[in-house]
Amino acid sequence: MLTTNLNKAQREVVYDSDGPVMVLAGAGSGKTRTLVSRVTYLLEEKNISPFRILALTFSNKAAREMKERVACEVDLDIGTLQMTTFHSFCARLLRSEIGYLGLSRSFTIYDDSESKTVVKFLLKRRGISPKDLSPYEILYYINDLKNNGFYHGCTGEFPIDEDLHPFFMDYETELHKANALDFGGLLTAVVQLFQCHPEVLDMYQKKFKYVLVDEYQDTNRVQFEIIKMLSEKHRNICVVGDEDQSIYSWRGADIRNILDFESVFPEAKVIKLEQNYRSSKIIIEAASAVIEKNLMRKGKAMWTDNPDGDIIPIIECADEKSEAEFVASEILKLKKSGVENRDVALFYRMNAQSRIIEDMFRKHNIAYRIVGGIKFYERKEIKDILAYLRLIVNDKDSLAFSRIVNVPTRGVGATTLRKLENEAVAKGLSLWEIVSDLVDNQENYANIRLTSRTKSSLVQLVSMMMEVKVMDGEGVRPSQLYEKVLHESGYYEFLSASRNHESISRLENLDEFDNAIKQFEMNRDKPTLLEFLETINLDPSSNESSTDDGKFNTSGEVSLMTAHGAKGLEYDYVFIAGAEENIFPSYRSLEEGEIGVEEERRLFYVAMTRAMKKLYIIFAQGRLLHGQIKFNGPSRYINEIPPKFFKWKKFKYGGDRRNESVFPDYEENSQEVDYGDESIIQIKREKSGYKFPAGSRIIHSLYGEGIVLETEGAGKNEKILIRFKDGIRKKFLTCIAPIVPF
DNA sequence: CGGCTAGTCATTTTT
DNA sequence: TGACTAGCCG
Repeated sequence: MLTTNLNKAQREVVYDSDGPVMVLAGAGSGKTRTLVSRVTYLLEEKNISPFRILALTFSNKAAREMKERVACEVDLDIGTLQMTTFHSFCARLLRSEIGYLGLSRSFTIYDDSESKTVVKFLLKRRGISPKDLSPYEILYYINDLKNNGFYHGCTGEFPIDEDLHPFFMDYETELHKANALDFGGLLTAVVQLFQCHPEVLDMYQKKFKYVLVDEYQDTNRVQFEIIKMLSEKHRNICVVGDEDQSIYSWRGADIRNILDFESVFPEAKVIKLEQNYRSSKIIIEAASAVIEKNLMRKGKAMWTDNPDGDIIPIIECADEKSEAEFVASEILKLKKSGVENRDVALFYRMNAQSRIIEDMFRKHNIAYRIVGGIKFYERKEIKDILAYLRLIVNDKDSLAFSRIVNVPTRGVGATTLRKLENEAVAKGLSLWEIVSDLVDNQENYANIRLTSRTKSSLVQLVSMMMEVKVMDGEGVRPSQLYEKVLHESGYYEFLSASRNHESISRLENLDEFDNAIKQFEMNRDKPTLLEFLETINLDPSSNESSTDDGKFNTSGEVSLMTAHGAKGLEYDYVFIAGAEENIFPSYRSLEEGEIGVEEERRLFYVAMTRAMKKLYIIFAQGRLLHGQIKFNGPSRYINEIPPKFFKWKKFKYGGDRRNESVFPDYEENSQEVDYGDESIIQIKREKSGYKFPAGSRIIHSLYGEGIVLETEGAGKNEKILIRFKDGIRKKFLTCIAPIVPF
C-alpha cells in the first residue's frame, strides 16, 4: 500500500531504513511525500515506537506539515514522535538537562534583536562607539563561532579574532548571568552537554533509533554535529536535501554537510530523486539550464513527464510602476479566464519592492497577502509586554527589566537605571534582585537616592510583579497573568491615553496578542507561561488566529513574498519581479564574487521552480532606488535561460513614454504585448482615479477598520462612504479625513 | 522626559 | 527617497 504513488528511487528511500542514507532531492520531486512514507513505514511495518524516532527540520512550517501528514497516514498515537525543528528539539532537551551547564530550567531565549541589545550594551560598557566598531560585525563573529559549534572551553580549531573575541566572552558571560541562551546557544549548549557529559549523550543515542533530517542543505556545522552524535550508535540516519536550493549560507548553512556526509558515514547510501512532479517541462528545463551554470554542485538531472506548458514571457517594463501595472493587468486577465487568486504568487528579491505592487493591487482591488513580512512579535508594544512576562518567569533577565522599568513612564530614567546597573554589577545580582530588595531595605543602598515618585512607582512595580510571580507559581493561566500585567503596569492606560492611530493600532495588536495566548491555551492541557514564551520565540506563527475569513474575496489572495520566503511552496502562476542586475542578483552578492553569484542563482532557481503552470519573469529598464533612477539591465539569469523557452515582450501602458525595447539583442525574439483590452482601459481610468476605490479597506483613526462602499467626486471633492466594523456607515472627504489604506 | 532635527544607510531572515 | 537612530534642547 505504501508503494503506490511512489517511484523506484522514492521506494528505495522508504525501504532502506537501516544505515545512513543521503537523499538528494530536486525541487518538486515528492520529497515530503517520501519522507512521510518512510516514517509511516518505520511505524507500521517495522513497528518502531514513535518515541524512538527523531525527525528534524529547519522550519516550523515543514515540521507541522510533516507531522500532519504522518498523523493522517497512521492510526497510532504519535504524540511521542519528535518531529520538530532543531531549535525546539534542543530547547526541549535543555529544559530537562540544562542543570549540567549551570543554568536553570526557566532560562530565557534571546532573539536576534535582544542579542543586538546585549552587544550594544557591551560596546557602551567598554566606551567604544558603534561607529568605530559595528555591533553587526561583533554579532556576525559570535554567530559564526556558534554556527560552527564553538563554545567556551571546547576543543577544536576555530579562527579566533583577537579584537572581537573579548566581546564573545563578555557576551556569553552576560547571557549566562541573565539565565539566557540565544538561538545559536541552544545548539552549542547541546553539543557542549553531549561532549562534557557522555552519559547524557548515551541516553539520547540509545533512545533515538532512527534520525531523519529534512532541508539538509540548510543545516550548519553545529546541527551536523548534533545529528552525528545522536546517530553514532544506531547509524540509522537519513538526510534529505538539495544543494541547488541552499540559499541560507549567509546564515551559516554549510555545503560541507552534504559534501562530507559520505566521509563521515562511509557506508552511506546516496539516492537521487530527479523526477519532478510539479512543473511544466518548459519550466523545468529552463530552471535546469540556469542552475547548471553553478560549478559548486554535485549535480542532478531533473526531468519531468509533465506537458510542455506555456512559454516563459520575459516582460520588459519601463520602470517599477509599469512593472506593477503589468502584474496587476495580467492577474486581472488570469482572473477573467478563471484563475483564482490563491493560485498566483509574486516573488521579489527584497521587501522594499512590495510597496508599489501593493499600491497597484489595492487600486485594482486585487486581494493579496504578504507572506512573512512584518513580524508581529517584533512590534514594540508586543516586545514590551513580553518583557514583563519574561521577567515573571526569569528573575535574572535584566534586559527585560531594563526594557520595562520605565515603560510606561514611571520616573525611572537613564540615570537611575545606571545606578541600579552599577549596584547589580557590584553585588553580582540581577536588576530585579537589586530592585526588589531595595524597595524594602533602602538603608542598604547608600549610593542610590530615589525621589519619592521614583521610589513609590518602583514599590508598585515590584509588588505587582511579586503577585504575578506567585500566581504563575500557582498555575494561573498565562492569559490571566497577561491581563493583570497589562492593566496593573499602567501600560494599557498609557496607550489608551493618546488616541492617535499609532496607539490605536498598538492596542489592536495587543488584542491580537491576547488572542494568541488564548489560542495557545486551547492547544494545551496545562498551559504555562514558560511554555508560551518558548513557543513565541521558536515558533512565532503557531498561535496566529486565522484572519483569512474569505469574506472579501472568495478566490483567496495573491501571495506576495521574497524569493527566500517562497522555498517549499508552489503555485500555478508565478511572477518573478525585478529580475535585474544589482537587484536579483543583489549588488551585495555581486560584491562577494562568484560565491555570491552562485547563491543568488540558487535563489533564482528556487523562485523559478515554484511555478507549476506558468512562469513570468519581469524586469524594469529603470528603477527608482535610494532616490535615484538606476538602469541596471536584465538579470544575468535571464540570459542563462535558453531562448527557445522564452518570449521577450515589451509592456506598454498609458503613461509609458518609451515604446521600444532598449535591448535590441532580443529584438528577433521580441514581441509587443497588446494590452488594448479592458484591463488596460481600467488601468488608464484608475490612474487618474480615486485614492480609495470602492472595496478597498481603510483605517480611520477614530472609527478603526472599515471598507469603502461608494466613491463620488474627484480630487479635492472626492468623498467616500465607509462601512466600519461595527456596521456604522459614514461619509468622508478623503482629503481631510484621517484615513489610511489598510 | 519627550520631542525634534540632523545624519546615516540602505539584501535575504527558516530559528 | 524614506526609515531609523543618536544626540541635543526645552
